[in-house]
Amino acid sequence: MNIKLKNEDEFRVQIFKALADETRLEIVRLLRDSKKELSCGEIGDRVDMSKSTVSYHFKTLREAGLTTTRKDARTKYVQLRMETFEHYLPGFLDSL
Amino acid sequence: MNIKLKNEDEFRVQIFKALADETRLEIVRLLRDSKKELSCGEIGDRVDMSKSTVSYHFKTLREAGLTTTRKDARTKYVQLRMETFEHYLPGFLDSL
DNA sequence: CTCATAGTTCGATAATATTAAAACTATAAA
DNA sequence: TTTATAGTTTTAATATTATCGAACTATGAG
Repeated sequence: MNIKLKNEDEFRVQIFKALADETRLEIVRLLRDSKKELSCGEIGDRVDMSKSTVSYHFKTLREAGLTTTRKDARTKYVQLRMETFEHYLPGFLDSL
Repeated sequence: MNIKLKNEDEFRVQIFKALADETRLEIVRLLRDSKKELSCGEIGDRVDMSKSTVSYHFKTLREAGLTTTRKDARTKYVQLRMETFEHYLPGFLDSL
């Protein structure tokens, strides 16, 4: 079945692709600036796009390891995954 | 004529797109590790692709502001543009 | 049970990115 | 002057990405 394990550069490529979009940069900035975790809806309200598109952006960030998600009843809360930023992009969040 | 000036995030997107490719990450690593500047040919030898494709990757990096180029006779020398890395991705080169 | 809310998935489409071959430009060497 | 070298541009094929609407899942409220 040829299980392919990713090398570090494949992770880097996925991370950079995830960050190579203005909407997703804005989402990252909102999360960085928020003291608490934010719901998908709260973020979606600040990003003028269809909810399916916003959901797609969340998935892209999550699959790149840049965010984590917690579900509480109907609401999903998103927050940044700091280990990933620190490991692959140290200093970036401060410069954003 | 509607001259559009880029905001910072547009630059960031262009930079992240430029880095979101394994071949270009490898080029950046070669340049970082080299004490001297490298010619396009020297880099091309280490990257198994057609010369037109390699040239396209150089252009992508250059247009994102990640490299500069100097021409000497027939040869073009490439080197990293450290200001860009320091401004938009401080700490990244060390982590690569 | 029915309805509303929060979010995801699917299918289609348009825009962008990657790749290579072929033709091209500029320069050096014979 | 002819030929070889270093690199770019053009063209075309293919693959990937961003977007939206519609249908879907899960949960809470009345």
